[in-house]
Amino acid sequence: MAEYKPQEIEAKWQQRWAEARVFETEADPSKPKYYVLEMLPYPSGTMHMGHMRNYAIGDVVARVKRMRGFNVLHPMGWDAFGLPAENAAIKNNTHPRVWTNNNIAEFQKTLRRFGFSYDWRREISTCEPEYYRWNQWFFLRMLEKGLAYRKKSRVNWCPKCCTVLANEQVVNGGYCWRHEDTLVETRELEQWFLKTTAYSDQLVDELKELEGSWPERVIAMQRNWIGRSQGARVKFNVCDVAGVPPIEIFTTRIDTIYGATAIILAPTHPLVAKLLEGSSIRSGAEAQLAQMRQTSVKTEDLATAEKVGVFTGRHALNPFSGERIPIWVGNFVLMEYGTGAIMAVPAHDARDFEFCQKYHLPIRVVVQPVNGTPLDEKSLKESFGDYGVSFHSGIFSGLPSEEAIQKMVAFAEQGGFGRGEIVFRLRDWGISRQRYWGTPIPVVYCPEHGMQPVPDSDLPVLLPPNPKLTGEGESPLASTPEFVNTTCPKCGGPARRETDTMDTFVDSSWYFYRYCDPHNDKVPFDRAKVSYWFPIDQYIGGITHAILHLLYSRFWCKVMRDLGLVTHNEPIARLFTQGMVQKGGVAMSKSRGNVVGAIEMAEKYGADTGRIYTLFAAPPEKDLEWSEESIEGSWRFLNRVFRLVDKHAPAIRDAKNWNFDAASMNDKERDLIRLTYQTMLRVTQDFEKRWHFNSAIAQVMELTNEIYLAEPLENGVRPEIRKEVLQILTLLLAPMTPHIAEEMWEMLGNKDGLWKASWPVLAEQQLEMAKDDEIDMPVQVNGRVRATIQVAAGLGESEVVAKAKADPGVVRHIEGKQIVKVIFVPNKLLNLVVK
RNA sequence: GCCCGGGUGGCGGAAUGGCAGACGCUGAGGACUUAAAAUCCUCCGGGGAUUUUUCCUCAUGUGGGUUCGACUCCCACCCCGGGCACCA
Repeated sequence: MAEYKPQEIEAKWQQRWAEARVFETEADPSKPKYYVLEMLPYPSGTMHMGHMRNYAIGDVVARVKRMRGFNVLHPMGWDAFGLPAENAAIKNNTHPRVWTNNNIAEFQKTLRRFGFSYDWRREISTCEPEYYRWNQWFFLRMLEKGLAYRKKSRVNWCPKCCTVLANEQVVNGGYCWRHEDTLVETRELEQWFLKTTAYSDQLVDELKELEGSWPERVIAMQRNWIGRSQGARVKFNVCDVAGVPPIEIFTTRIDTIYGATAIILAPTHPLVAKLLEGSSIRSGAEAQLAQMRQTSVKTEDLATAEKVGVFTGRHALNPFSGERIPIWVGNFVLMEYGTGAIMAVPAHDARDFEFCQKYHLPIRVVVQPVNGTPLDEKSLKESFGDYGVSFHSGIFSGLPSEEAIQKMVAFAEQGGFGRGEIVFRLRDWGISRQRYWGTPIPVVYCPEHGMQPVPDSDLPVLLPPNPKLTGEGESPLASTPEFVNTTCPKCGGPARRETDTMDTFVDSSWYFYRYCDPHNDKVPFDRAKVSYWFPIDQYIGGITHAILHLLYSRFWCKVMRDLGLVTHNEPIARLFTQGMVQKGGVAMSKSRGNVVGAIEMAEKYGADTGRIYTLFAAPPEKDLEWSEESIEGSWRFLNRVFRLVDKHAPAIRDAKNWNFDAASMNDKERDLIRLTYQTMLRVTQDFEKRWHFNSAIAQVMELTNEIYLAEPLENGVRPEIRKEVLQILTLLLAPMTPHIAEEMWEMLGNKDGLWKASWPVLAEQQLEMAKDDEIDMPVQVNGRVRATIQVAAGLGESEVVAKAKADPGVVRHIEGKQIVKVIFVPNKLLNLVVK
């Protein structure tokens, strides 16, 4: 009698897999491919069961696909740049590389301990020059195409540290993380941007390719984020002052323009100063304006902040009505969206309503609801924002809103004072970080020739090995002279390097291409290899990355396509977002102190138990509450299966593989084989169609329970049939608990490793016998189950009805009544409708 | 405010419009054992009737609807979780 010793078994098989290079793959156009990928981890601290669940799901998919004959690419790597490493280095006075590499070693050890089927030869770490040089290479290509540019932009600034802070370093609603008494300020700095907005339309339109294979809500979040809206620009001429150009406003509701009772500009709108020149109320207004511009860093506050406005003393002319309306400045108008100026239509916009009420501006109804009582501007309690019928709108009165919009846009275009326009919420991607631990941006500044790109031949621009990391003052690279001082690629004269580094989302926007060709030192990747493996067949990760990571990855793909590097529009064919692992109702995290360490679990129960538990405890898309009691159940189950195989192995090890023969089976054998085949079919469905790993496991548990109840099997079940049953059971478990499965496979007498085995399939005859030949059919009377009768499979309606009518449980409910209808679902159910 | 999810026993959860609660956890009882652990077996939503067997009835957030039949589909509402948000 052997005992289940996961520590020994798992080490043994991991070594065999490594020796046989089971998980190493190469592009091979003669084989069908499958690229399954889990989002690459940021290596911080230790790996917990929340991480593990993600990889367990991916590994089941990878192993099932391998067993089904696919050439599977399943790689792993490290998102190794980033702020935490730099912070840790400042705190502990070490180098970010040391901290990062220690964590990587820890993470890698953990993943290996769990036996995930990665091709480790393809491992990449984004902080290595072999990787980040290609970030720089792509940046230069984008610079050439005008997709990378510099502009002034706001950053968080701590006046005590004298340095730029990331959003996550701004704490407690606007204070510095290191000086909790110091309010963070905003400063304008020149920053690098990538022109994501050049692809706004494609990023929305090509979401269509993902419908049905990405979670609906992720698509919705992306669509929302890009925020395309159809509207119009309209020019309002300014009265009373010479030399002020017309004010352009943006609106999605041009049909409400007759109800505009003011123009409102963003506080930072460039025309504000000109309007105030010589205005009678200039001095008072300017103080208020200065305060408005000093907006809080926190955008959450904005939504709830009270609306504040200042009248400029000027007026503009409504090009539709010719009416003179006042020009205001309002704190709720954003310079970054549309044209930075709006028309206020209080009757039909909630924000305008609030503003105009406060400042006693007139309210005018110009759209009436289609049904219901007409609106009256004197008694209006809230704005009416829906479409309806135009009202008091000159020649457009009486038109439905949709039609009014069309006609009024056309009218504005003819008159030369407006045009239809689409605007996006999406902004360009700011990639500048005033940090050390990131990819240096490869440009230099020459006093003679200005900004110059670093030539490809000089890549990579390496990070200096020994920066001064203090968290204060200038950015680390700027205070490292040996890095900053360089020569101009054009004239050879002295020049300064750019000292910003790139956002780490750059690293993760294209890493999955590099996996296809991780060691190429000529180009980012070989096109043929990528065109074999791409698109990613299945990407698995947390919902937290639903917007930015995936949006930037999609953007990057489109840029690469336009550079001629790839031919597809979308990099990720299918996306799956798994739920979080929680403890005490909240996600596991080091800061909350509720992590369950993955290595600890592997030491206590073994990797297989840890894997199967995270798969069993909840469906993969849902959050999972960790329970130390429940994992014991998974441990018991694996022991139960192991004992079963161990008990029978000696007697069946040398039995021949069974040649299916329906006729020779006795009842006990038939029941056992049938249940085995049925289980197999259900598990296959759960894996392939539904991703219900929890119910797949439940099926296998049920089969195991039934085998136990049929013990002793040796009474009446031939060795070859016992072998068939136990082998299928083993194969079904293999993708989820690969180590114990290999061990049992060997115990059952197989010379070749299970890794060479295929997923079981049934021949026609076997499928036929897997069907039940006798069915427990529920019989309903008026939709309520009153009896269950045993009928032969395929029995016809009249025979079943006859049998049902003879059942005492049915008789009781139909006696003295008339059967008015019979619902018969063959092999399923009978329902008698009586009166 | 808008957009997604979700609401089923003591708990995690299962159920293509067809026997609600599979499977697991917890709990109870029994077997084995000197004993314990481990293991194996049985029971385990509420109420009622019945000595037993068994039968009836209520029950999937609430209220309606469609249907022979609804956890499942439709309408309205309540609660919980998440995302977005002065985006004109």
